[in-house]
Amino acid sequence: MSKTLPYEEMLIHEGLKNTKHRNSILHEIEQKGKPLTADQVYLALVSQNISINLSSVYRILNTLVEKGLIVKTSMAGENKSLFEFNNFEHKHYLVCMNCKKIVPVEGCPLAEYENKLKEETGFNIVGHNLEIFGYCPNCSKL
Amino acid sequence: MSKTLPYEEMLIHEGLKNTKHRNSILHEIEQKGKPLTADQVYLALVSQNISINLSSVYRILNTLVEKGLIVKTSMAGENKSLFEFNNFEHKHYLVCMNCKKIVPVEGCPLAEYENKLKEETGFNIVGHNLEIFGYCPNCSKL
DNA sequence: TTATTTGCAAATCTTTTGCATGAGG
DNA sequence: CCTCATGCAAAAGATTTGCAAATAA
Repeated sequence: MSKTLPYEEMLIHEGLKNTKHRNSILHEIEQKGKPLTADQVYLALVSQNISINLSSVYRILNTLVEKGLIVKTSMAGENKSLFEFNNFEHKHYLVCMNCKKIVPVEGCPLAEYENKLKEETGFNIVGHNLEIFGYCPNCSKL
Repeated sequence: MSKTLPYEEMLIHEGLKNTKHRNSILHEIEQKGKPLTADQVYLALVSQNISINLSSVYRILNTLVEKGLIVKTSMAGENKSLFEFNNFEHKHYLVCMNCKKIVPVEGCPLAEYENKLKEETGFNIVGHNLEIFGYCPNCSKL
């Protein structure tokens, strides 16, 4: 396989080999546009008739996190990791406590707050995670 | 054991029996004042010569979460749960990316933002998790 | 006494790792 | 070719569960 795959540039730039599996995983994660578990990625590939092993999914996800191409997060109270495409946009998510739906929201209210904290605490603040939860319109009706 | 233990009221109010272990765990979590893993709670009790089983710690923590006496959270990219006392204060944490120190900060900049989101999305917003990370004064020096 | 709680061991779930094979540059 | 990537099976870490024994009310 030495055709130009869609993520070839990104991978080579990070010193990684341009493999079909890495391309599939990057594509899956970018295209879904929200955080996915390793298992969800794995099942998505399998359902596209891509033959891959779950441990390879984990290995690839970890490699891509190390290289900064994707970002690892997790959800309150859940004990599994989530992975999302790193498009360098600053995004947050609304999470439905009932159906677990995840909805991205634009914008972030925290810029000045972080400056304030930096002064107050001496921390060199690099970033934050914000997850807002409640009930989506559908589940609110119950 | 039928003496008045410090958390007797809370427990009985929730329909739970007032056991020594539940008291010890509530005390440990309240007194530490920040999120702890199940294992940290377990080890803290053991080091106080309290004989308890790790699975009991998990069971008790889950029970207390169900009753709302403590709150279950987790930290970005980590795959273990954290538990903190529910004092109904609204608090957030600064987390050092190097030494993993957790520092509570007072105040929250998100009240009006949530109202705005409620209108924009139709979500019935119940709460949020905010975790701010960076490098603490000590680790910044490196 | 009776229902609830706990200890213990085993099961489950998520994630990681060792090693041999296979594919990319 | 030579290195890096992947499959497979087994290991490791976190959490849950079944069941019998202990304890609170």
